[in-house]
Amino acid sequence: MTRTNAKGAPALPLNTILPGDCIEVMNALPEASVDLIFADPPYNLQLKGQLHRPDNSQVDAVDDHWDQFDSFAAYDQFTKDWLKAARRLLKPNGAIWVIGSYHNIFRVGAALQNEGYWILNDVVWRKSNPMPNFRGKRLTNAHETMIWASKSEGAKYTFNYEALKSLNEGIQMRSDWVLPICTGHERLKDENGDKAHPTQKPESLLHRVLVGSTNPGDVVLDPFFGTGTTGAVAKMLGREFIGIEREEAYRKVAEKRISRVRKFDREALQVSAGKRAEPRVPFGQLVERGMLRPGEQLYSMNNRYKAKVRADGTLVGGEVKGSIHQVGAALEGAPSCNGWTYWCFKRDGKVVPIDVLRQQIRSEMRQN
Amino acid sequence: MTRTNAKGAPALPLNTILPGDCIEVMNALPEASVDLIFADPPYNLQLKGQLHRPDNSQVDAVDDHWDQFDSFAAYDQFTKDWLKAARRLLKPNGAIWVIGSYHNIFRVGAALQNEGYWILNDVVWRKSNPMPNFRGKRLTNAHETMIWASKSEGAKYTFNYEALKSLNEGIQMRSDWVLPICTGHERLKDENGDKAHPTQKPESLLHRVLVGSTNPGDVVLDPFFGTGTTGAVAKMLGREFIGIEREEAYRKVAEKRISRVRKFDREALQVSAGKRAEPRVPFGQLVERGMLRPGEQLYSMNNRYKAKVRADGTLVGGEVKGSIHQVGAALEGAPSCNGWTYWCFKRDGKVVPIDVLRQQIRSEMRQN
DNA sequence: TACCGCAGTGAATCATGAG
DNA sequence: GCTCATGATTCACTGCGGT
Repeated sequence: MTRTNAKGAPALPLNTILPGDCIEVMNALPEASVDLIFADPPYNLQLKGQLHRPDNSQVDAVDDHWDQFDSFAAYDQFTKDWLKAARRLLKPNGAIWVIGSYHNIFRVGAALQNEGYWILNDVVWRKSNPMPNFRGKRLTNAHETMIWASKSEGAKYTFNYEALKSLNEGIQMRSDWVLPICTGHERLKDENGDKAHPTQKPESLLHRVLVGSTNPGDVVLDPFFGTGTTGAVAKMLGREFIGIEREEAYRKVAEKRISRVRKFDREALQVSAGKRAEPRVPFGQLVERGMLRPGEQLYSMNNRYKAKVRADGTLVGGEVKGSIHQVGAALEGAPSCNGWTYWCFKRDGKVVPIDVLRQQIRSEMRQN
Repeated sequence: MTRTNAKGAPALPLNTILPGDCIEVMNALPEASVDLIFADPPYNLQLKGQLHRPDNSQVDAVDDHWDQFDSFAAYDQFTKDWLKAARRLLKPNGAIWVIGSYHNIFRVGAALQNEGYWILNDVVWRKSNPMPNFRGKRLTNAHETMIWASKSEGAKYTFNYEALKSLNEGIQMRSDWVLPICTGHERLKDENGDKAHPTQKPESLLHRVLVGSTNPGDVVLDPFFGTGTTGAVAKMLGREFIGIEREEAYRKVAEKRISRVRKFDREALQVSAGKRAEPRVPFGQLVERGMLRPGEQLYSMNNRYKAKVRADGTLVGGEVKGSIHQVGAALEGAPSCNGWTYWCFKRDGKVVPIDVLRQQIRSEMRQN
């Protein structure tokens, strides 16, 4: 499946795994075409011998302080390069997630900031079943760190607040996520029965990332695709994916894995939406429609203030005139006020919030 | 109290708070004289406007002059300078702890590595009672990150493995620590009754750091002393401290605080930990972890109603959407409903209550 | 005394669409 | 680009005063 964007730019190779070096492959894709990037880059230590210095000379084996510094410099260059290529691919309101451990995450985080990304949260994946520290020389390494960042400061990134709140039993989702590591049937094995990839991430982690920061139909890119957890979960959740992976063995495992995944029901993909998604209803419409009469009294929630409805949908309360929000804020001496939940009217002796009338109009709108 | 080291170098001003800029003060102290450094440097928060809670009260933000930097470059230079001065002071087998948030910790971590420190662990302080995200635009910022590093690779740092294991009910201490923020009587107030310092750290945090990585009699330096949590806990635990603090107001509060501390107070206060309540398991976690599939049917205990699972851990049953509890209550016309015991799923033709899955997760959690 | 409700608060990069 | 009006948004815990 491919797609051409509005400008007729090169088509996007959706739901495929592209072979090759991720920086070169990303640079060949059309800019501003991707909604989310999830990246699990290699650690510093694993790159020894594969890395090149900024001047392209080979990095020697690391056995003293200066080589250590060279290794850091090379890793920084590599990080900067792929983050730059990734940022070019992101739509203006796109975002990125990067996961790492203390070996590399500090360098990655600093590079993200240097490249102009804007950090939204750092998220700790707290492993419920980590590998213990056998030698008792350090603390059990029981977590990894993810960084969530928008393409730039002020961007309107996607955040499904209500959906994550639902996932967390009605309480705001925190920056520390307790999830088990990938084991059992989920852990992919090669033909010898060994684990197919050393750092396969659990699908539960990607589930939370994708539910929280993408919408169905969004394009999700993973430049270090590995065995394709990002692709598998994206497919389940009705998102499009693009994977990039250098190693053929991983690509093959991932292809097979993803082909077996079934997408969830359309209805199951619907997620709790916040009130921000609801259409705006001007207060004046309640008056126009006769739900409230001009001259009718409104009462504040705390019953301390009264105000009178005027024919143009404004209120008069004491000395103050203006919208339901302005009058409420002025009377309470508050910086702002949600008039919809602040004001009530009386019907048959009962006090009813005016928001009930707004809900009525909205439900009529939905039936059209 | 002062002490002269073996080489007859200048005496160390033990158990005092030195005024002035921490870099200059550190450079005037004798090299290789300190066992541990705990540093809580400025975080370089970049706050824009004011933030109000939903009840319209205003959040008292950290906008102090000492936290202002002109640019990342300026912050990096500052970080490099104080880390270099600190490293000179450390004994060869000394170590450092630095605490920060996503605003600064990545830059600090990278600078630590660049200066030749060797990271031993990153440790997450998971706050049991963090400030929520009031606008629903991000995840609750519920943790801070500490980096624990030795002076150099291969150094024989102090690690009291058994002591920390005891603190953790006989289980190996992990890299994530759940501790409450500093409130109540422990939180120091000024003469107006306002908080004396905007970012006072809890003593429980320092207790764990010092028990784990120092021995009695060790010298602990804190270059950003603030109101002296490091000094207070060091004194309780029989460690020597050196504080450096620029602001006179903080120094005065710290002096008074520490003068009241008596060694071993802590021991007397050590009470056996209360029994743990059963951990809360959000229903959404069953979905994330693939124990239930989005789109899957659930059946009510009495087999009268069905509902479908959604990707965010909510249910749809007929016209009703919401949590397992809400949908159950609505369908039964009851004021409330325990969804865990009300809903069942089918596996291999058998009907199983979803509570079985919750028990499964809890038993995994207990095996940590 | 015990219990209950209300007010206060904590390292925060915390809005968005119409005109 | 800009300004302005609309209106969405919180968890855990402490301390105090009233019953």
